[in-house]
Amino acid sequence: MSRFRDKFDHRVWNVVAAIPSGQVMGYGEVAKAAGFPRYSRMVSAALGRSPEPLPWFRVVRSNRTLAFDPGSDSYREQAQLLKQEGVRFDGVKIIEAETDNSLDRILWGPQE
DNA sequence: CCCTTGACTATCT
DNA sequence: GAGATAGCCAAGG
Repeated sequence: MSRFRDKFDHRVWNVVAAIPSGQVMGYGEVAKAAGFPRYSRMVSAALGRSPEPLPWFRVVRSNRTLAFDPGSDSYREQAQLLKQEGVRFDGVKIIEAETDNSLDRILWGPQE
């Protein structure tokens, strides 16, 4: 058995389970919070191994886009679940805090 | 042991 | 801003 994977998995699950609704975390952020900096690529594997349902959809890329191929079922599922929690999108980009003060885009939608 | 594979990232062009 | 490139690192063949 893999001690490493067991510990890693559990820590990742704890972190992800603690992400508040309506918020998101990057793979790298989760890894770091779990105590494993540089293990961003392992996070996705850990999510897939979770025996319990996790808010996996709250984990996104560092650039705040979804990790799945746009157009895939998984992508649509994740986007839908997030929107359901009030997360807003600027195209494929997640708007979390109105970091970009483009109120225009929020009112008028993407690009126009 | 070598090679490939990722729900990844940071850094160039 | 889109690509390419190079790190990253456990797992599985």
